[in-house]
Amino acid sequence: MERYDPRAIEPRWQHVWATERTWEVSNEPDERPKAYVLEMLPYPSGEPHIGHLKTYSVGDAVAQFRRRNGYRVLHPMGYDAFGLPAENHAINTGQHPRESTEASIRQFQAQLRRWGVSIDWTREFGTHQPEYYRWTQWIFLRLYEQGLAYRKEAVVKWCPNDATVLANEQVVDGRCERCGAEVEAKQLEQWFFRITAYADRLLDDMATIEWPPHVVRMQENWIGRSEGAEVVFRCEALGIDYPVFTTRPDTLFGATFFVIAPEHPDVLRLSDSQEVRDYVNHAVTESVEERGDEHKEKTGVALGQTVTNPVTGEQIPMFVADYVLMEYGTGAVMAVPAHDQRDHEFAVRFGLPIRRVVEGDEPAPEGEAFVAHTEGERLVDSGQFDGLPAPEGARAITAWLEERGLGRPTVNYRLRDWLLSRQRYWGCPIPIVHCGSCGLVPVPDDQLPVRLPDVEDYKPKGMSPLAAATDWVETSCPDCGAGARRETDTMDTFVDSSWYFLRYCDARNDSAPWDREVLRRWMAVDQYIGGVEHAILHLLYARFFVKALADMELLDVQEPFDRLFTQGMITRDGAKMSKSKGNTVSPQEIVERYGADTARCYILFIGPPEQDADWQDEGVGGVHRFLARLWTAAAEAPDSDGGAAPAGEPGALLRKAHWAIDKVTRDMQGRFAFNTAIAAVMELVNEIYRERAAAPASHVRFAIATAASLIFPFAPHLAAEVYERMTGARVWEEPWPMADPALLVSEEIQLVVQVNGKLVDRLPAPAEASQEQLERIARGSSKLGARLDGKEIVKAVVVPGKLVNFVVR
RNA sequence: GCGGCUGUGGUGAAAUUGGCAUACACGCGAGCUUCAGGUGCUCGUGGGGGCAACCCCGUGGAGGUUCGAGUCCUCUCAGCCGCACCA
Repeated sequence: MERYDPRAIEPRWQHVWATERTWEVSNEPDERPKAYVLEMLPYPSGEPHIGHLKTYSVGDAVAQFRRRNGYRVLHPMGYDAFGLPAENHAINTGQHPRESTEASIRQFQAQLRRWGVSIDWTREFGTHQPEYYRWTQWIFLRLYEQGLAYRKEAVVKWCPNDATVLANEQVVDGRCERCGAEVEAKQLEQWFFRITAYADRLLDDMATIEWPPHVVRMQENWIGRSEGAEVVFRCEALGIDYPVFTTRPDTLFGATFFVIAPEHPDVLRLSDSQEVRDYVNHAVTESVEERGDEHKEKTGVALGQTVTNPVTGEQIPMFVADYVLMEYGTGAVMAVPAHDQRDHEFAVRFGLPIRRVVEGDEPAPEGEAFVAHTEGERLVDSGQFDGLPAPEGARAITAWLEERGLGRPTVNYRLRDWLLSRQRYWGCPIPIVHCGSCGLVPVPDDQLPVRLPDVEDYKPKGMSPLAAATDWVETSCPDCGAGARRETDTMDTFVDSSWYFLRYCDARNDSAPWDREVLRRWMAVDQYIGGVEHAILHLLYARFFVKALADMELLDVQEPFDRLFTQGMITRDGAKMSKSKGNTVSPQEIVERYGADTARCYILFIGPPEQDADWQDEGVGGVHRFLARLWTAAAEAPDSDGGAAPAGEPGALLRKAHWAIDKVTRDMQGRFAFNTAIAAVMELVNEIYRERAAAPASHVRFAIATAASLIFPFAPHLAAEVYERMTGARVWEEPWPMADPALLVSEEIQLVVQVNGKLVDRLPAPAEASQEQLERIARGSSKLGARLDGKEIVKAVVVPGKLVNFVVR
């Protein structure tokens, strides 16, 4: 007796798909609608892990379902190949990052093929290949021309362990996202992308895309738009105007002091006392984590200067304090202790006046800061503005200031410009030359790519290891020809991944990053799939790139990813899998033991794919058993009794098959309910086993073929095998099956009889019965009498086709 | 503190629009098959009570709306995630 043997079946079909290039699509348009299905590209390090298996199982199910529903599907693959782990590995072993990265890429290629993922391999690339990063550099230069890439000196986040600067997005709780080291603040000249110029559009255009609400919220929070006013406070003694940002211009009459950040360039001009110097030195060397602690007591030092409150004309004292951040607003704040918790704490500590200027219907608790807008708040002690409701007061005061040139309405963002330069080796070189006379000079397009040179020593020494590649660094200025030096910083790897989905569309173009017409045919990505950990970094950066490139008329979409699906993590024993915990599951091992079809089905069957799911070894066996049962049913199927179509009276088996078609189709359209879709096919297979002895051969064969057809997006190899045995046809060339509506409804229903909403009885009834008929049938229930217990039926609620509920008193 | 998500059997989880709570699977139990031993097939399996037919209880908790609530509303508890001295 033959047995289900994935080790024989899977390679056979993989071979067919590879030699026939089944999943390749051309860029020529045809009559079919397009669907661009994309999973986030993997970072190649070691072997693929279980999270990759989940991503590609989800993505492939979507891609295959779309194909069989008549779409021309673009489903490509590539590798996010630059990055720190490969470089750190090189520091430890001396192995060139290219070698370890490419070794890992080979593992990914082998596994993805072994999993039977339907990829168009003709479009594959790694972001570390000069043929790719040439265009990363090209895009950088376009952004530079637009003023969207610029260099400036700023206080930046520095990871002492990785010896490089980090983007704000890469600092988590004051620590380096990658290595966990405490981040330091450093004053350095660095490269930035002006993502802040797109803050409003990044915010507004989220209305045009279908993303999970929590990801939208995360981006909104990250961009952090707040509306308010800029108000100018003048320091008469020095003759300097200090603008501040406030969201509460209505509280301006309550501003009783003024605070600037320790990093503010004017601090020492305002006061160079030893006390101030000491305070500033301490504040700037303090770790980001320490300083950010909200429970920390407020500290600060008086500067001995005053500024003028523009509405009261009052001189209010100036302080330097570390609760004011240089990065936000103007690095200075007007302090309103009656209406801001932080200012309140500071005022109490330093004995400063607290003046309430907004009052609500309810009196504020004595001595407490009074922060939030509440119902019925009105301005008090605010001169001509007394009695105005707070929001109106804010507008009126802002208008008053604007007339006198002392302020204006303005908007502030939490979002900072994207710091993209890294003092590391394994990244895309920044195509800029530093010339003594011409300054920053872009490398001309026809000299791209600026190739990453080989170096001896990968160890970072506070500057990029590239600086040691003297032959490479020393060059001539493209403008004046004089001796010049290359930029030695490389780009953040998030730059590489901010446009890769565009390159897939036209991956072999060697005269441009893409052809605009070709891009128009494929973009935007219809379904993007990946982990929620990229909710702000990658997904925000990619949106910014697309908008900037669209503004340069290089492409025709405003958003890269129309629909986003974020999958949950696979955990084990309730914890994230990690080598140190020793709770990892290797997809290779599972595939080896049970086959790719089982591995893919199990990972989708375990639960809703958007949720975290806990891996249970026992569960895999159940899914394997199910696939083996389907295979065995096919092996033992009765010979065809002639016609391809099922003949004779439709019985339970045929009805079940059509029910399964309907159920699986609904579970996969719009939603990603793969777990219940697979359960439906399991039910069909169970029905096949119950009915196969009694049902006509054509019904049995149809049911088996249908089960294979429906399981195809999840278990393509087994599906191809079984479908071919049953029909002689190739399942992937078949359209998605359609349920026969006539077989979805039965003539008889189980009528539910309730008393006061509680189940009493189930009775057979004709599906088409009228309300009156149903009520009559229900009243005939033998179990009703006991429940009535002498009480009276006041009312009967009849839901046709479902139930009768008697209301009894 | 702000925002979001999740609470259903021993376990992972189902439940179109408010209409039979627990589909499917794991685990467990019973039977058949004696096949080799990670087997196959069938049946049972929310809790409590009863010899039984049957009865009572049951979706984190407390209220509410409704003929009827896992589902809607209010409050509340627990766990997880994101943001946070952002003016």
